[in-house]
Amino acid sequence: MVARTYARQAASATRTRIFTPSERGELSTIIIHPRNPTPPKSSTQPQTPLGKSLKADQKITVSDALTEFDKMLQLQPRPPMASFNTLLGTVAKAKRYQDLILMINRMPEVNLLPDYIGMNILLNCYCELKRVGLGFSVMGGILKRGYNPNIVTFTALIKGLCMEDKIGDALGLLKKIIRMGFHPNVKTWGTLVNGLCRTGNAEVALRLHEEMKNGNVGLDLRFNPSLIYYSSLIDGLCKEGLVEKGKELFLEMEGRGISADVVAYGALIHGLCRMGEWEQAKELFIQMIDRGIRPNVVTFNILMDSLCKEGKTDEASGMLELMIRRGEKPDSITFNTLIDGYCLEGRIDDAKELFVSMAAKGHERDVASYNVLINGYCKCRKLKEAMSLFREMLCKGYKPTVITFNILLTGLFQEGKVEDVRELYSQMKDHDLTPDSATYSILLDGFCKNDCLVEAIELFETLEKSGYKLNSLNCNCLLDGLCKAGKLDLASELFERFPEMGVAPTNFTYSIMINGFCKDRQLEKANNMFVEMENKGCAPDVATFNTLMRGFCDNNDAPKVVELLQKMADRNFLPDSFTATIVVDLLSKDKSYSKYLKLIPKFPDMA
DNA sequence: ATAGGGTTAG
Repeated sequence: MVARTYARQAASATRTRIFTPSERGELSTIIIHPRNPTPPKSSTQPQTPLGKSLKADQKITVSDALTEFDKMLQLQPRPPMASFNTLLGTVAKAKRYQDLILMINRMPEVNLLPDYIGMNILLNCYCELKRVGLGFSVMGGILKRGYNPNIVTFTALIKGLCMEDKIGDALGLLKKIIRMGFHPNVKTWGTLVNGLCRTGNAEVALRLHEEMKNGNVGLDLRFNPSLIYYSSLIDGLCKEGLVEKGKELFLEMEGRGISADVVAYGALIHGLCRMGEWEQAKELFIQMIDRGIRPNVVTFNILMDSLCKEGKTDEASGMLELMIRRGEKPDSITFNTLIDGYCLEGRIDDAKELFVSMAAKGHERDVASYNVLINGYCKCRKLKEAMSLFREMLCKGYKPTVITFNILLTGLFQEGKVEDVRELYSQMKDHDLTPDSATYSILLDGFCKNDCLVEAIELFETLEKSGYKLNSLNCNCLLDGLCKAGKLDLASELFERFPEMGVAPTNFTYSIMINGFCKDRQLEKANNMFVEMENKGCAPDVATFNTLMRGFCDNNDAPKVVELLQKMADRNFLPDSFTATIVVDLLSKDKSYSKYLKLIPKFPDMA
């Protein structure tokens, strides 16, 4: 009740603005309201569950669970299996999957086998670790032991398949189990929707949602979406730029009587911020407070990150003070976001200062703090500082990640230090790190751009032979390198092999080829590529148009440029600054070209 | 007793 009153005051007085520094003072007096008093934590530890069945609502820490599990394994008579399962569940919820596997492996040593619940926990653990194959073997074990997989088992497997980008398999499995008579529940649908959204298939998720709403899935189930289900979908839609759809879903959800929480608001606010819709984001933020929903550290992190991306790091920094005054504890993400903001503004000294002071203020740094600052040094071409920071993190016992290496490799390539790249790359295995697809893209791109085309080709071939599944970005890097080196024959050869490599050419792939052919004065082939991509259902975007028009412009084919401009206008494409440059070039080439001026189409929203 | 959601670094 008290919170609501404060919230209403906050909302009515904050109607103005939230995000600029001048308004910060005003805001701080408005939004800061006392935390709801929380009763001091009871100092009594939870009763140990020895011998007794654990209560579900009993909160125990992971380390307690681990020691308790050890004790229980030795106990005679044996505690009920449900107690073991609770401890396994605690460790699984904390995402301590390696510990979980160790726990389960120790059970047979005392002649105890996990029951089907324990096996479901293990199966889910493998799925979380992106080892869906092992997940399926656990299901084999479930069957072998005479248990039956249930909808929980299948939901975990669907998640596992989605995590490995096997959306088709996930949908296939779902269809299969429905045919077998299993009933997907709201968690199954939520998992699928989330999996679809995470793999860039939010539109598929939305279509699925519409069909479910209309009862077209051929199930006799009542479609009963939850807050979490809607949050996943809203977030997924927003992440793909479909913020309008996100807003619709938000309203639809509330229309069903499901009230948004801090998470649902966060997802939508983030989406609006990303689109630069600050007014609407602000409105939602106020609405949220108005309804008594307290913004948490994540909400603040979203707002601060958005401010940083807009180049308003000082304002983001003001938000940090605001959240501290509100009693909301910033976390390492808060600080890393700010440090990155300073780096983005080129204020590397401010970044370093915050990096130093966060530790002094008792906020622990993590690997990401180092990654952000190392990246900042690389971006302002201070490789020496970046490398010394890297050495510092190693000395202090921080374990570098693949991202650390990717940042440094990018920085080294940018400075043309190919020898250092080779050295650093070879160090990755010493740190037990496996290069990821981004690493390979960096290497392929870097070798190409540093006159080591042969090395790029060799790496590509090694990867192919090793069974590593190259993605379209990897292929595009080499493709671009081949084109830029004038090896159009080799590029074409690689392009033709995309299908057999199981790689779908993207818009970017076609642009690379079009650009390559244009620069090689093979305008007809460039144009054929353009036609081919349209036929293949890969819609050209403004960048593709620009690439082809630049080619025709450089080859003094004004009519063709005008034709393409017309095509753009017909499709309601907005020209960008590159388009403008092409038009200017076209008109300035020759007096006679000015006759094309009147032929240049009117674009929507253009003066 | 088991399964699903939103934030940061390339």
